[in-house]
Amino acid sequence: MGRMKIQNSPTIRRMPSYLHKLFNMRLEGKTHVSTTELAKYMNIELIVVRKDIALTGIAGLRRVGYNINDLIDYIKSYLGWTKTFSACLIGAGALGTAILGYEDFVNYGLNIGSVFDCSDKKIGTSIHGREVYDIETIGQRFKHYHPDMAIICVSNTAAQAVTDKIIQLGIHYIWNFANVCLQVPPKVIVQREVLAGGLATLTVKMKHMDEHVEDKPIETKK
Amino acid sequence: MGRMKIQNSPTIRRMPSYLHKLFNMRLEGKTHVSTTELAKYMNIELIVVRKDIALTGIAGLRRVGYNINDLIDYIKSYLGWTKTFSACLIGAGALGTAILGYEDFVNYGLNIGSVFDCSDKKIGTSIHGREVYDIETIGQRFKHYHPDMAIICVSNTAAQAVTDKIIQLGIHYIWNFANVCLQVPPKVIVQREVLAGGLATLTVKMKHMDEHVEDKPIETKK
DNA sequence: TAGATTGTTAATCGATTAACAATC
DNA sequence: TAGATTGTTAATCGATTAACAATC
Repeated sequence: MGRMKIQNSPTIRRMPSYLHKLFNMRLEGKTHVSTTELAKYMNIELIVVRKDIALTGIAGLRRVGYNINDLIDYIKSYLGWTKTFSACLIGAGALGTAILGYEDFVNYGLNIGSVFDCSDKKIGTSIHGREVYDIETIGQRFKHYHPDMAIICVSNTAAQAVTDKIIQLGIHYIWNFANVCLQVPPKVIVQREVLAGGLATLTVKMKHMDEHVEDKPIETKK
Repeated sequence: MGRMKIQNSPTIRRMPSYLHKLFNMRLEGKTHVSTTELAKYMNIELIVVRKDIALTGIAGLRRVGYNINDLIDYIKSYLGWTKTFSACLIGAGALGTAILGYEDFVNYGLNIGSVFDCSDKKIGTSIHGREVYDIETIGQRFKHYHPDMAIICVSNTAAQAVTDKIIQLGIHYIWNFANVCLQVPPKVIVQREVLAGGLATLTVKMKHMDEHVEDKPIETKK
């Protein structure tokens, strides 16, 4: 039967960071990379990188490492980034603007083709080279250009209504930056970003540091 | 010895979402909540919520649920959110502005007390009620107000230099939104947010959906 | 050669899931 | 009572970690 778990795999979340480093190394003219280098860059254990890379199915060269171009292709393939994805961004506030300015998306094959907002101040203006459309016209525009996914950057209060609307228009994949749990039908997949999750991770570490202040320094890697 | 792992615990990352819901319920005048309600809101399995809540150490009332005020306190305590944290935000671009506008931080005890930027266009302006200071003055200002952590929202190219600077000024905790792996001494703890990690999670799900299109619909929860 | 690196297998650990008891 | 809910224990699963073999 069709397994549908893939919850929040840390491996998957690390892949784009490897990719980012590999792009930079390629720009520097390098042709090969070792897991040692990647681990050093990422500040994580060598074996973690080894396992991640192995999952992509690539074969390396002992004593040399992996061919950078090949590794990029294998990671992209693992993530499903072999084709491009089209997206519409809804909500052209500060967060939406930040996402539009995120440079790596081009390398990852994410193409944000349209931007929508409900504010008269925003509609008609241009952000990072993209015109902001009236959200009221979204139905019309989707007839000519139907994106693979929607990126939601509207206020918490507006998020559910916008979501209902775009699902009606046939959107199946949603990347949600609003701080609410969207209620959607089973066929729709939502990836929610919770800003405060990172804060929680950080403060828990702070708490543990405080509590173990009398212990030995810190357990770092060997 | 002082365990220092706590990598990326999904439990910890879910806690702020529970908290967010609990605050809303309290505003609605509710006094108790069941894990059933929380699971429904979060769109996750009941047992996951039960385990998470149990980890906080709170005792519930069978057939009734948990006292909302108590649960808020237990979760806050679990996350180390019993005291407030002071932070400085570095980089007043779109992303920095978005973070300054994130309303829940007040509830979480995060107080962003100062904002720094290097651009003449930004310095002296006010964002969400906070004046933007010249990054060059950060050393001076830290003498009067030394934050617990720094939130880095500068460009990828500027991030490492800014990091070196603030570590020199005594910052030990960094919340990094720039798309680089910061190199820091062992004592410094960095929480990195990788935007593309969420995208990867979403696209992998898309890929699996495509591959299993001929299978039964989707495996949703029972 | 010696050493750096990949490849492979097994052990450990923690999160998720399942099953059922307790009880108001 | 019956049913909703918490509480508890065990099973499963997957990620991390460890150990060592292979080899250029």
